[in-house]
Amino acid sequence: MNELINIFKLLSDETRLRIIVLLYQQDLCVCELSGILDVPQPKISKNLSKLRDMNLVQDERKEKFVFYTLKKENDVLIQIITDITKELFAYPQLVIDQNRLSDKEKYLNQCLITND
Amino acid sequence: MNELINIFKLLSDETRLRIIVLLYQQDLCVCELSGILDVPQPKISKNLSKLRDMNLVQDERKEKFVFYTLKKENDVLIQIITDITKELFAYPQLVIDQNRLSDKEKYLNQCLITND
DNA sequence: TAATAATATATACATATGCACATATGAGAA
DNA sequence: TTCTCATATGTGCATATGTATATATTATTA
Repeated sequence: MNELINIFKLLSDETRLRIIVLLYQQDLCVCELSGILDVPQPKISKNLSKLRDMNLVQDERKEKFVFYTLKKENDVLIQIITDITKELFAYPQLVIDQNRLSDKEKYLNQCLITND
Repeated sequence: MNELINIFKLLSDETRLRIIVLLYQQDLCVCELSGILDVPQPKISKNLSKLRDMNLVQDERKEKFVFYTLKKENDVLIQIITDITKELFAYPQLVIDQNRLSDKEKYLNQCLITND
């Protein structure tokens, strides 16, 4: 029951919900997530670490970047995200994120550029 | 999106989740909910009023008692509760509540008796 | 080995949330 | 109208949560 409560708690935060909806579709690194969602990197990192603590995502370094994968083992979570994805059109912010996901390379580049 | 976030917030509280799972099955009054869940009446009332504010339940007085009905209009909420109900066995506390629901008359009586 | 870029963590602050307890309200019965 | 019971609300408190900023860590590259 606590697990269930905790899942709802993590879905109660807009940033985390947006992250999960994106990771449901593909693996992404911190930098890409920060760019796509237009959310500061520390905020992304902190939320990802919460998700990691709850064993809902896995991280894997690929050279400079750390990519996060949504684990598919949690049936309730996956079911909920599937339902949301089906009605994505009902959530304008998620539609925007979706569109920006298509341009993820752009945001990866941006991430590199901004550090000049 | 905020609506979605708010639904998750309300599901993040154990008492509210337990209330909703019961109301999903049948209308109940405050007194019955308090007895079945073994939770103090003010706590039940307060949570029900939150649900009412969010337009997720309706209340109707029948003589002394105020009965609450879960509104079925919110697709996401109903979908989630349906999923949970399907896997009820995975959540011992919900199974206990379920069993006590069968004896709801007992708790309604208790409620009356305790006021002697 | 030093520098850099990506990511993680620490801190301080404001706000939200849940809880217990006391008390108020309001409808029905006497 | 008065009493009683069911329900609702208010208050104070402790804790949790989110945010922004600064700083630390780690791996790669020069």
